[in-house]
Amino acid sequence: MTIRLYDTKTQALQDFVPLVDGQAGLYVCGPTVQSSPHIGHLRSALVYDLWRRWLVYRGFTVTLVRNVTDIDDKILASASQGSSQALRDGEPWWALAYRYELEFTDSYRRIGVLAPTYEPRATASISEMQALITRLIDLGHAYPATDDSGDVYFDTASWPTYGELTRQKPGDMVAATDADPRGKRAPQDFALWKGHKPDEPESASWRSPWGAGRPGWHIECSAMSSRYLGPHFDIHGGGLDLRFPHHENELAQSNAAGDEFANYWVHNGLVNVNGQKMSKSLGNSIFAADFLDLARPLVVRYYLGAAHYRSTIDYHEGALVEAEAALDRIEVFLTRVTRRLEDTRFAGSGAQIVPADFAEAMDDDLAIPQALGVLHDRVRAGNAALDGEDLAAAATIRGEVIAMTEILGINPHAPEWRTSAGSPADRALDALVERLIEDREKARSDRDFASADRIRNELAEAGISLEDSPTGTHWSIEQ
RNA sequence: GGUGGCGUGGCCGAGCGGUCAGGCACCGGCCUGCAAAGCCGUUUACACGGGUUCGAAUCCCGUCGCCACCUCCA
Repeated sequence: MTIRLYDTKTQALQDFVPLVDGQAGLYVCGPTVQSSPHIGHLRSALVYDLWRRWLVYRGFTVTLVRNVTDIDDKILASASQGSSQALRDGEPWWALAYRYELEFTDSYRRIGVLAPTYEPRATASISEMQALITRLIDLGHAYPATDDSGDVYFDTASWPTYGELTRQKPGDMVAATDADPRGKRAPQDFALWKGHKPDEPESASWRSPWGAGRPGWHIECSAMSSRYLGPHFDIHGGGLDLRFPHHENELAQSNAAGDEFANYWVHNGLVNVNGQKMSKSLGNSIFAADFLDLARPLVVRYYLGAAHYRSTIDYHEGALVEAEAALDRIEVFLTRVTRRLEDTRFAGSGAQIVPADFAEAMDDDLAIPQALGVLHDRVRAGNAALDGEDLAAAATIRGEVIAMTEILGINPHAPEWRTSAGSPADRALDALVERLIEDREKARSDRDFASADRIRNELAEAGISLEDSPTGTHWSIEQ
């Protein structure tokens, strides 16, 4: 049982060999909290949540660090522009960043992404960033800007392997058309430290050996990952769009400073909408809050987690309906089997062990599409066992299905997905519907099918569907 | 110009040389008073053109189309 993962740097599947037996350290680039989370952010967080759950299942003690970039050009820009809402005019950058951070946290929680081991904010590691920059200057890999900006740049020419992560040669790269050469020696040199500008708030400025200023984006992750996971750690993750320049630059600066850095680089695929990347200019971004209005959070989790983590998800209308239908199959089976096994010697949870082929798929670079194939096969077998009254088999399969859904975080009966069940309104509804079901049963036994069907139709119009089964008639609200 | 990825049946989505993916949808059967749910079965595939091989969705070459990144990005 070896877990394999696709390492972006070597462009190959690799056996996961941890630095320390039984432990796995993951650093994942979290969002820049400059606007509300969209479904791409949800997917990214979900992918590493799934990796983590599988590593834990395989016995690893996982340290998952996902940062929050809470100081950045964009955040300052958003804050300085103010907002059309009077209440928020003059909102400081740090309040804006925190407001969005809370939205991210809430969205993650709603789709069942477990809190990381730690979630460091960039602004809390400024001194570590400065220490790293100082090392780079001392080693001749960074230099203060040649103008009086107070910037400090990484000297890409001093680092021969620069570009290795994305296999690009600096000479082949197209220089940004709007690039401001500022005090750089070469266009591809990137800012480690950005000198304070007069129009920026004092609160976004820290003292440094190179003058007041703030950190560049890339240095943040190099500093935070080594602070919490050490200079050499197992896995570095993030969105595919972060490979260049962000991860390339992290790798270069950390290696140049003498840190071994990540052993494996993992990148998740992006979420497109109708074949196009979400972008502000196209106005096609789907925000997490809106998406979660379209379907239950559990369905959103199933949908975003069902595709292989490295593939692009192309969202189109109707996709959530299909996900809901697939998930319902699992949910209906679990409800059905639990009900049937009640008051038998097979009641209770039983052994929760995942089938070997499920584990094999998960070990193989987290092949969730195949793992879901196994899950659905088991559901069918479980339903067949129930049809044949083979309760022993049904109980075994129930344990397997619960084990698989727990690992994927999609067990419909898990406490995190529970809604308002048990409220006074629910009890009242239950009493009324049960009363109507009794009336219908009476009509059916009298062979008064017109009355029976009228009751069923009335309930259907109210959004309540009925299922007749050997264990009686059960009702559920159409989701 | 450079780097990387993709093109599978009505839709989504696995597959990495040989026997089944799976889900959704559709159709037929069983079950049911009729349904629903469930089970069983059927039907549609590998962008195109060559090549390698006993055998190719899978490997090689070429063509076409699509996408991402190349200093804002999950």
